[in-house]
Amino acid sequence: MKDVAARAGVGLKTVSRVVNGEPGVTPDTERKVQEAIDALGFRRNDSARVLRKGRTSSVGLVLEDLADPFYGPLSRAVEEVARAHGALLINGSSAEDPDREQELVLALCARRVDGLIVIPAGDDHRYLEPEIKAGIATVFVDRPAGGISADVVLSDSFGGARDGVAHLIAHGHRRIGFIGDQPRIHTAQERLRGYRTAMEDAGLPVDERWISLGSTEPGRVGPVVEKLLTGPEPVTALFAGNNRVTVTAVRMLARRETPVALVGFDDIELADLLGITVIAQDAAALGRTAAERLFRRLDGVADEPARVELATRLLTRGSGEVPPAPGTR
Amino acid sequence: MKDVAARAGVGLKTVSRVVNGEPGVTPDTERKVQEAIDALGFRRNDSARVLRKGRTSSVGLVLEDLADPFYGPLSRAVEEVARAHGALLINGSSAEDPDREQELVLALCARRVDGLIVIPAGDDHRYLEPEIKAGIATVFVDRPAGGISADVVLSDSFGGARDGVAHLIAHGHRRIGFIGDQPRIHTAQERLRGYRTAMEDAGLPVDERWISLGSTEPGRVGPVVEKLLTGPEPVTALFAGNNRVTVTAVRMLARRETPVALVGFDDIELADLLGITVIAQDAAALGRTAAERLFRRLDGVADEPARVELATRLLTRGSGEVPPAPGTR
DNA sequence: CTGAAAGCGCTAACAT
DNA sequence: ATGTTAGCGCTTTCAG
Repeated sequence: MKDVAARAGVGLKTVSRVVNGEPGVTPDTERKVQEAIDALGFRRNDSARVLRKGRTSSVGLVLEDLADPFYGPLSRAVEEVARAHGALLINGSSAEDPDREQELVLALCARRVDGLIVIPAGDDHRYLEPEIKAGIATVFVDRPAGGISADVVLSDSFGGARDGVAHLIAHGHRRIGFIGDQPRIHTAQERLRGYRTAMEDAGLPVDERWISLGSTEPGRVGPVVEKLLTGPEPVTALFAGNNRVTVTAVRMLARRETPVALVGFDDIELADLLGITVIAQDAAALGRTAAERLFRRLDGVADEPARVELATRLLTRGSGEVPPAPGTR
Repeated sequence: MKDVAARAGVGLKTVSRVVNGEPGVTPDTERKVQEAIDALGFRRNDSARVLRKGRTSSVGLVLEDLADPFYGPLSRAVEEVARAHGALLINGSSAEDPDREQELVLALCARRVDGLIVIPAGDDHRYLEPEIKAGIATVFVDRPAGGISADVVLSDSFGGARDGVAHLIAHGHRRIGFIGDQPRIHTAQERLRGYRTAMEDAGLPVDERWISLGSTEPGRVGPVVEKLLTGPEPVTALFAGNNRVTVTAVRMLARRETPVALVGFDDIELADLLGITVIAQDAAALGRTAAERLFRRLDGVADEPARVELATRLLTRGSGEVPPAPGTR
């Protein structure tokens, strides 16, 4: 910038004015400066600007895995809101590892992102307290924060799962399996609670062997499905706790001759063609809502941290409307 | 940092040394400094560090749409490589708009990202020349750069499409439709070239009405599929130029009674269950390869810009092995 | 082993 | 309308 000023024969501040489109420069001077800028290929260094202004115009998004089809749309929705506010988005994947989540979050704080959207992997976020106090607005999505009070935007996991299981019950099922994510994950707990509530509301007993929480790897889920469907009293329907579980369940069920009903949490591309009934949550809406809350905070709105819960939708496509196979009831 | 130094009763530089784990500090002094850091909740401000060091330890990735299942894994792969090199990843979606691509790229350059990975939306990247000259390493992925010489990592679109179409021909098809992306997109051109080559190699004539390039919106692709399959001489097979086209084609074909063969470019989740034959490209490998090239450059390797082409794989699952319906041949 | 001074490139505040 | 000065928070350099 100094070079530009020298070349244009003007003061430093005048260049700054031109670069930032500030008023108070004669068209003639502006032209001279512009020429110097072009000749030198000058481009403002935002690092210096950030240091001076104290704002980076960037927000961080820490999620579990950007390769998961659930998070792509979420991230994109956040990006769109950020863009509307002139901010860039720094993404990071925690790989469901609490330590990595913390490492990422703190790295983003060191960069002084203006705000942070976090899909928690861990359940203790007290490490964020000083950062939030220092002015980094933070919104949690998909799962609540642990140990601190902060904005959080969730899908109604409990209600969605309850409705999905009630749907299976309405189609005549009494023995329903539940396969969910790691028990430490909040949504897994909530969905299981929805399952139990639906069963209880219908006056049905729950055999604990029908319930399995853990990794969503096909290597774990596959054998679980197998086990639930064999033995003297197999389940006649399955509730899959998330998209990855659903995919594995569909693969397993496709190989069997006896039809087994299935409802999955999360929608999946092409699920309509495969006739998979799901509880759909709107990942983009989740991201958009969280981002809007974040920027409201950045704009200085300082009300109490709120908990927003987005409704889910039951999409009936066939797999959830299969009645129990004759003789298994 | 000044505050920490004051509180610990040491010099500024000593604090800096402790924060950065540099040698030359007595354990005792280090402890004092550490205490002050904890007490004050100090966190190094990377903005200032960046300004001084001239390196941001961040790379930018400009792609088309993070919500597209093809780009999620690509972005994640880039992130992993970046992480291994201690860098953060700033993502941006161009929405297939050349102006927005440029805007994003320049914004990232102003932030002084160390490097840039770009999936081009436009076909003229001369605007990047001064930036590259100024030291911002750049690698193009998925499509080549226009007007400048730079590293580029591609999938073998031509070969993949040629093999896919040859596969349909091998199963007896002579009238094959091709539905692709916008003609200005390089991969669309290459895949069409593959189609033409396969037809020519088999000595088959190509009716230009079998070919349709344009938006991949279902609203455009749907009617095109419909049109190709009606009339006196309908095509008996379709080659879909990318994942979105394939999805729409599958939806359309599911409604028909006469079987139509289909091979799609790009793999799709659950395509195995639906029996969709595809030419699969490895999005993660694309991202990883590009990122590795980028960091090699950042490490100072300065060889000639190279063009890397990754092989595709034909995954036969049923839809591509359907023979022409009797009487249509 | 430790610290003081200079300066990265920009902008805010205050002259002129 | 334009220029000057100070300083954002850190690292580099060089001196103790």
